[in-house]
Amino acid sequence: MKQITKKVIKNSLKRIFLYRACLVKLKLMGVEKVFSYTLANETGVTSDQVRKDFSEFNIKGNKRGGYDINVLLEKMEKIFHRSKDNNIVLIGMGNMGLALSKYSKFAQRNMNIVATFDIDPFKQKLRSGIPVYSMSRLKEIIDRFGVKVAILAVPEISAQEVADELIRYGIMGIVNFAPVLLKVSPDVIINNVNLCDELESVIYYVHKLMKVDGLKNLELLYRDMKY
Amino acid sequence: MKQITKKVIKNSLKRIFLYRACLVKLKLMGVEKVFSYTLANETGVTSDQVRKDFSEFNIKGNKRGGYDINVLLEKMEKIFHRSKDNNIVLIGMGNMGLALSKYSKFAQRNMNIVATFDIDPFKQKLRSGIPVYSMSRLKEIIDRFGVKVAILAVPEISAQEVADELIRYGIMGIVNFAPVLLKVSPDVIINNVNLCDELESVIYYVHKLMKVDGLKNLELLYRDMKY
DNA sequence: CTTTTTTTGTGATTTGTTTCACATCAATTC
DNA sequence: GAATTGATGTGAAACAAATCACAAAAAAAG
Repeated sequence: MKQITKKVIKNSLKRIFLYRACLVKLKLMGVEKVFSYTLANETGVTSDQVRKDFSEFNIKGNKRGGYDINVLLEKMEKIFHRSKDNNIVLIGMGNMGLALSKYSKFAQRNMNIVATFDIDPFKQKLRSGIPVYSMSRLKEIIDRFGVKVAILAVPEISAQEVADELIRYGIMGIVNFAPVLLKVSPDVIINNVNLCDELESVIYYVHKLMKVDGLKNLELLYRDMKY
Repeated sequence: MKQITKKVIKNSLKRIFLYRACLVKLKLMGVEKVFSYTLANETGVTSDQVRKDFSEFNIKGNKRGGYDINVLLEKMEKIFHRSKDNNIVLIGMGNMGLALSKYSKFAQRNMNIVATFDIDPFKQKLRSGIPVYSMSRLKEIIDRFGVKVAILAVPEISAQEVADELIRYGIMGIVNFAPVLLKVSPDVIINNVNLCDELESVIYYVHKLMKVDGLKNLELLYRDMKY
């Protein structure tokens, strides 16, 4: 329990999400097959990159024929274990927690928040479709629903403590919205979402852009950024 | 306007955020100076990495003496243009928008949401401290407050349209919470925050962890991930 | 049925990032 | 004040990721 909490998403996995978003859109538009360069144009990566990423995840297309969108999406379902539902718990029903509990996109992707938790008994009365429990029932619910992944939206002061508790009860992955570096054993997956950092980095690059005289060094600036 | 919307945060910049978070914590604890390995231990990177990152941003320490926390934090303030306040607008007062408008950490870091906007006149009555305007007043407010950065929390169906409008009125950077790939000219900074993807990637790695027999290939798995 | 075209899939190459290793400097010890 | 110690800072080496370039396959054309 001595170390770190870094490591998040591999770039290629991030891009797979990107491709999938495109594929879903294209499918809705009635398209049935894509070529690597279709996805490339749509997502702003190169077509080589698309194929390399696919090859990494063992996704095969048809020589000359491109990729069948349905087959691709199915493959990706498999990659993301979409077959079975994933039960999630959400801890902390402050502003952010409440918004997350109402976020319908999770359920659309078979990620179900089965219960939310808060220490504040007032919050426990809040209605959002999903039950709000007291922290004392955490273990019971985690066991009952076989929950492995949690969303942590508690104040930073209690984040570490709650994380420890979650992990003790069998949680293996946490999306952490508290701006703290959780210290956990390396066999627990932590994905930090730091809203301030996200906003701040945009400000950083905007300021940088404004300083670049007449867009001349724009290319140079862009080389500084990553997907 | 033909292109993409990728590129976000450089890894070294992300780590600078990390270091800063640590420094703030250490300062609160009364610590006055740090060594590269202090930060390294605390953040889970190597001390070489810390020094390389600092060197990239032209941050110098004292041979043998380490780094003075106050000086470091000041340097970082400069990097992030913390001297002046940054005015932000927030578009879309749904669940997520509302939560973001109440998120006090932005203001603590001198990022002020000066106004929020929504098409729904009912939302415009919602009180959250920050005024909620109709979209028709967007240009006026952006001009008045010299806003350069926006948070986009509208439904995905209208995200592109609103983004275009924002950019037309002079917005240069957007934190986009809608799960769409915005198509913008390359001199606009877009930082996508996709909540589903964040959750889903954790599920992905947790499943992967569970398949790894007896933690034997854990090291292998970890090599797959990134800071 | 042969040739051409088009697109995939993947080694080879290039580019970028992290780690290593050590020269350099400043504080401390003797 | 010389010698030792403990840190930084940075080129060099190792590693990782992205791009290039082309062989292979399949469809289409002749």
